[in-house]
Amino acid sequence: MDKEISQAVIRRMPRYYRYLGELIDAGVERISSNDLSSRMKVTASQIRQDLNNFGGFGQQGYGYNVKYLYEEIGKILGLNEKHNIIIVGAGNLGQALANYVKFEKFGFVIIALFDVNPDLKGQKVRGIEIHMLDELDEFVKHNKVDIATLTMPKSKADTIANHLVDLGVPAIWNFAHVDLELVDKNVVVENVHLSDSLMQLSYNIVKNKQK
Amino acid sequence: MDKEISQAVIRRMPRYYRYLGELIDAGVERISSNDLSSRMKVTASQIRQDLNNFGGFGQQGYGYNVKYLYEEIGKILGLNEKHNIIIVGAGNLGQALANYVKFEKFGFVIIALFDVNPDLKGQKVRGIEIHMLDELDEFVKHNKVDIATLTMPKSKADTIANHLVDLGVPAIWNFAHVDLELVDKNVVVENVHLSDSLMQLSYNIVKNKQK
DNA sequence: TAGATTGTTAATCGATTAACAATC
DNA sequence: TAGATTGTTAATCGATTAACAATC
Repeated sequence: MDKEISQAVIRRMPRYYRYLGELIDAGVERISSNDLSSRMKVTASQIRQDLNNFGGFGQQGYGYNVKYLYEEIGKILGLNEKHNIIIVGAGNLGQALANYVKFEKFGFVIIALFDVNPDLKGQKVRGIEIHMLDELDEFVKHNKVDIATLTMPKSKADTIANHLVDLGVPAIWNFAHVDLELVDKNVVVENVHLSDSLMQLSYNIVKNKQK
Repeated sequence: MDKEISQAVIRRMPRYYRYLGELIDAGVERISSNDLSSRMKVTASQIRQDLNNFGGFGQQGYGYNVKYLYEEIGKILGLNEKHNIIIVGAGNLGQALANYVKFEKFGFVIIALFDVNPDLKGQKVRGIEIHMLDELDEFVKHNKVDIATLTMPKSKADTIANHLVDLGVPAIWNFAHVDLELVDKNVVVENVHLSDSLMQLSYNIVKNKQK
């Protein structure tokens, strides 16, 4: 049994991945933890500790091969596999997310949107069809859905989330401003609470003024 | 000099605020840390420690007055003051954020959008005008701008961010997928990296499958 | 071989939890 | 007054940093 890797480490992995991607684009072949640490403004020690949670990717006296490390982190983050995403709630935010081409670069493909608004029926966003919510069950049964994105009003989020999980959807990307109650269900949830983010910013503005 | 309050605490404050708001709506007048802890699934000890960073809001033998605590946390988060927001980048995400009415409930008011696309000139999103980027300087000089939201492509984010800070904008809400380089500048930054969020979710999906 | 840099153990620091005296 | 519950100190736990032996 592997020791559990803390979410603090996981949160840093996409950032390593991003910097390594930039280094590849810049034509850099190898990098030391010390060099990377000064670019990223974290300690070299933390970089080495973080990476060694997953294995020894470096070489003494040499450092890390940028391309190799990039690919390994990609695998750790599951980016070597394609993830099909549906978006439930085709309002402004849902459609904005559907328009984000960049996610596909990392293997995240949006395959459908759902909404209750009949005006949207059959419309397409970047070629992706908006379905009616009552078609959801059929769709999930006949398509591989890896992630369901929740961009509907919070009053409906909990019911739909539970329904999706019961249909077998293994992961939820939740933009609704509630804590989903998915008791005893085997599902992975990632919350994006934009209001919370704004409030944190607001706190830091007040604090910064006081200095 | 106050002791510095950790960002770990700050990240939890909006969640307390949200639960207290729901308790008010539910007509609950007072609550103990123990009661709140079982609802929120954190320890009562943590709740009391967190709150006591800012002051003693409770009363022995009674607990916390919900409405009072809600208001006090609101003040801590700076929600008693109005914050004017501009959105730089009026693409899908920028417009989606402009359409979010809910932010106003917390005092965050979006007063303008900016873009380089001439097709958008003069258009309005929920009554909020889209300006051309070359009008930015004049606008910032003549209007109180508390927060600039960056929803433009990452290649432009750094330059515009630096420019905004030089114009006197004290805070940046950054949706561009880069770490802004604002060396030696007195500015507060809050990042929302949606790709990173998806990657964390992806990692947890892989991990969850292995169990 | 000598120099560089990792992987990993040990030390430190900070955050969380437990315990309980203070007090409403 | 007795019971409840906070505010706060002390104990524990976990995460970060420092140090260095291993090794390329």
